[in-house]
Amino acid sequence: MTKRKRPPQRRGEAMVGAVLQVTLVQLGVVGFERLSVPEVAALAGVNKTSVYRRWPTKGELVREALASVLGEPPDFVATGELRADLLAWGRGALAFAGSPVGQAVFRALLSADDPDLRPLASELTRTTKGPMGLLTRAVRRGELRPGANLELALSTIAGALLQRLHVEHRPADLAYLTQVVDLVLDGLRR
Amino acid sequence: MTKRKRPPQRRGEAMVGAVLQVTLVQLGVVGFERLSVPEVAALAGVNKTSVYRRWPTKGELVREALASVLGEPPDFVATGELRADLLAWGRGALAFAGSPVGQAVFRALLSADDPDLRPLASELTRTTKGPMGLLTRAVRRGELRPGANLELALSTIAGALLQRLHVEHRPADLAYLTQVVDLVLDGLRR
DNA sequence: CAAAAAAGCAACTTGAAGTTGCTTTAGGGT
DNA sequence: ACCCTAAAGCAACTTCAAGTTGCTTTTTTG
Repeated sequence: MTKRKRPPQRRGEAMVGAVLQVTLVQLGVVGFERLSVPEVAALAGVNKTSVYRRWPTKGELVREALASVLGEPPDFVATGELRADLLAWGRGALAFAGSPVGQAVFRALLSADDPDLRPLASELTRTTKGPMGLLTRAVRRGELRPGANLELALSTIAGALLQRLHVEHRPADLAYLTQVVDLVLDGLRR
Repeated sequence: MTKRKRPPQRRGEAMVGAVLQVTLVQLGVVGFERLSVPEVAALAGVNKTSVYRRWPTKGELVREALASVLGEPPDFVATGELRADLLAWGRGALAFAGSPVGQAVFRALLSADDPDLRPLASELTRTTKGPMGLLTRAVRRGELRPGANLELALSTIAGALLQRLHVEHRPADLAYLTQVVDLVLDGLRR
């Protein structure tokens, strides 16, 4: 017969990590507004008092959870062939968008109800603009004409995927990504 | 000295209209989750009891408010010149997206937290696909090649505007719309 | 092993949502 | 003009989740 009346406590970083992870999952499942701090605590196996002590408001908890995972823009290999590189980046972006964390980020930031989260939204935009380097290099190689609106092209690709996933609620697979990239690249080349 | 202790009541359709209108405004301002039925009632100058009697849940109130305004896809004139027609449609779509009602629709439907609202989301998609006729006619005229992926093109245009407005939080004016339409049209024409 | 820090716990406070029973008002029919 | 009924108002109440507090227990560390 074990003597422990309670399960062993998780403290410090262990407790913080558990809570932030549950927060991300919950963000993806129910979104920001419906996220309940007491429920997060329960799911993390932690007393709600401990959570409130560390993060006085829901906004701060969510901000830290999102910040812990943003700012690591998905890396991709640059082969030097523009179309292949864009597809590689797109695959990474889609994988991110489909992951629990990605769901959390998009659900939390799309409507951006909470002013607390605005700064993070721009972080997401920055990530979206990650492969800009690919395009500028393609211009330098002469693969694209100098006047091409690269920023517009990226926004358009990202937007098409967003539309597909979050408005039409249909899956965005590699075939779809390829169609989008080809459409935009063809447009970019006149 | 006026004898009226209370302002005159609004009944029936007048009351319903006032409440639905306030509901739309509030949807645009605070979104679905933060929308408060008692607050809507107060803003509409109506007792909350009356609101609850007519719409037992917030979901039903919002659904009726949105339904009262969706299903009227913004019309546009079709001149027969594809680019001009797409731009005309886009102007209408942007005007809609910028209006209080449009804000309401997007904020309520983008994340689509509430299962009650799912059916309306597809309504929005239908509206998005409104100008499909323009494209099919352009194909028939020979202005576009038969195999062109028209649905993809429309999704991409809509997505680019969505990305601009709701992720980047930057204004989408006529110049931007024109760039997007030209990019996609150029891509569609190979 | 003692002291301090961190987490647990239960009881409490608060505030918004929604409910109820009843009263008052609007407006059509006679 | 009056009455009768349906619709709206009103205030008091219930409920429930969020967040707070004071204190106890556990873990860490020096």
